[in-house]
Amino acid sequence: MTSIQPVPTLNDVAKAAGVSPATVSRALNSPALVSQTTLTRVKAAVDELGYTPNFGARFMAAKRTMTIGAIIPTMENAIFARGIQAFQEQLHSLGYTLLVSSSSYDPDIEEEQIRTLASRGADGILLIGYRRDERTYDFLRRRNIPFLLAWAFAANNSLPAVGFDNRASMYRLCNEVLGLGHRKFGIISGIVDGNDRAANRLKGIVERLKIEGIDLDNVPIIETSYEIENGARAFEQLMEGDDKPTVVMCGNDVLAVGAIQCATEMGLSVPEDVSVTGFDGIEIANIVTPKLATVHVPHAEMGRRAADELVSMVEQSTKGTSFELHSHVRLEASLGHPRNN
Amino acid sequence: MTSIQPVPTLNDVAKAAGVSPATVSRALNSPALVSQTTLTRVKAAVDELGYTPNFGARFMAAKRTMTIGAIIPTMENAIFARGIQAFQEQLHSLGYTLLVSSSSYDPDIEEEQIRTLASRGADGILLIGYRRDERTYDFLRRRNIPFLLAWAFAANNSLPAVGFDNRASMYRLCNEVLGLGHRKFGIISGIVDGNDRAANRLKGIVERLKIEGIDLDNVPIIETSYEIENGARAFEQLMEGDDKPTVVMCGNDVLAVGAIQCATEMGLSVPEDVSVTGFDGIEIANIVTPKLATVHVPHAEMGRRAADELVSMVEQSTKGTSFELHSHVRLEASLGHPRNN
DNA sequence: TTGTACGCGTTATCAC
DNA sequence: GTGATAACGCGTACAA
Repeated sequence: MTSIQPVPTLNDVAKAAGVSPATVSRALNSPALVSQTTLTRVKAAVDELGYTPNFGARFMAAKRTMTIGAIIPTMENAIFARGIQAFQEQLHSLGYTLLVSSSSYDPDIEEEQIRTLASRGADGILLIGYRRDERTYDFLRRRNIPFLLAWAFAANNSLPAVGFDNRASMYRLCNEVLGLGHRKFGIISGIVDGNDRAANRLKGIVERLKIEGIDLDNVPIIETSYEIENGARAFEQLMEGDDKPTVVMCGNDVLAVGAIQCATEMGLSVPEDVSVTGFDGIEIANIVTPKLATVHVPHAEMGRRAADELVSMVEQSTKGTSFELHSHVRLEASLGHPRNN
Repeated sequence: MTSIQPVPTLNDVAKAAGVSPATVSRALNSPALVSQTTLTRVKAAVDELGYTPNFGARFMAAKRTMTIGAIIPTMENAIFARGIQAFQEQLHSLGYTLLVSSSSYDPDIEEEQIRTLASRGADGILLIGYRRDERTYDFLRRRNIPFLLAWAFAANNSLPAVGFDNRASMYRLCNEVLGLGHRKFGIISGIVDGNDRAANRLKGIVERLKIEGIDLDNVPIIETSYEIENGARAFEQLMEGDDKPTVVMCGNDVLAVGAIQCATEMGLSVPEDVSVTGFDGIEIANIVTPKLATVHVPHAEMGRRAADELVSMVEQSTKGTSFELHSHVRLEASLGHPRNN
């Protein structure tokens, strides 16, 4: 029969198995140090009682939690979904548990969540992008909590990161756009403030346009947060004036899909009347009609590598090695030649 | 200057503030019981040292964690994203932290994760759907951990749930399809085993067709997991035979989008050659061309209500009240009359 | 309003 | 191979 006690402890298991608590602990954590017979008896008692180790107590005694934390800007759209899923699966296979939370792109919330994860004894933390208050990094260093950045990579920055070069990627895409003959640009960027990925993507375009000698004062740039509806509204605004762009480059796929939808509603055809480009290579890029020309990012690989690297930082106490993944410009039907008019 | 000690404790704060540890604890947890002057001194010391309460210790002493756990089948596609995001935001505003993990639709992994959450002292747990081993429910009850089910609602089941009636919703959609004159059906269902939502959606169609007197032996049903690519392959298979369906009803939007894409590739036009329907009302339903006829589910509201209900179960120690949300059939261009041939 | 002292469940360091 | 025992950091009676 089951005992009356609702939550069995190590002690209860010990009594049931007729051994000392220490032995139970060993049987669970280093089975090699325990004889076969006691091992089976302990296991039986554990099952019998439905024992689960108390995490808080374990944390206090052992200082390790086998937990990795991750803070992403949002769970709602798909930008981070695939990467985080891969991250979590890889962690799982390494014996770690993932705690995810989302900051809604708010630095203050992010910092609060970092503290929460620290309190909970996260052995390591994954963060998105570089830009955040130095104080936040200081906190992590003081606490000796290994952290790894993802979704970005900057060769000139020494913080450990697994990601891709947002600026260079967008630069390459812009190259293709120019190659098709476009000279009248419209840009829909994500909010740049506090978001180095968005900032660098924008920079990639701007730099390339400068080199081309295009007057940036005549290039309308709208900043808005990553929602389909916002992409649509921004697109509408861009197409209002007299001197309409022949191509609208967007900071990510979500904005671009909004732009394409708006174009359709306005009776404009893509790419005949106007070309649209995105960034990320998430699923909707393939679903929208026409298919979206975008920069494809190896999300799953990034998640897996991040897991491997972060765990090795935790286990070997190493400083962490940065790793650059390569993005890939994907030309699709949403990008065509400008109409000669 | 900062102290040498890497991780400050309550004791350190107490010393810095010149008070006892108990007073610091009170200042943090029930400020009302502490004088203004000491309160400010304690706060100053906390900031100075960058103190964060040790979660494990707090858990052991207080038995509460202000943490809610949620286990969802997958993070990768958008089915759960919006609901969970709303759930988490609502929890946050109630002062709780959310721990999410995904089970990859595997009951064993789910059970393991429930135990993990229990170990970590989750005050309450959110699970998706009804169907799981009774042993799992026993475990939760023995541990006195309040749990709430979501994404499903069955009037005849006493487990607390916040969701919608998957069977009835699909039944209503099927009604509309029949009303347009369709009599040749193809069905692409999610994996039914261990997934009551998928099973009930299928049941909704089957029941309605039976009433209509349609011979179910002639209705091809393909079961496959929720991925776009799988929807496409299943669709291809359905359209292979001589006696092609005039409508393909899918177990969710992801499968349906795959079906539509496949139709396009096969040179079939939707809905002229074949109609397609989905379920969930996630974003891609609006992005695909033609727009997907589907059952729209109030995900955000479900998430918010689930948070409210679960927290009240935790705080008032109530049994939990079930709540049915209403889904809404949305007719869109992917569903039309069957071609008379 | 504040301080003292105990216990929460586990791991790790010793002995045996 | 196994058993005592001392931490770990916090909340909370209880006392002052």
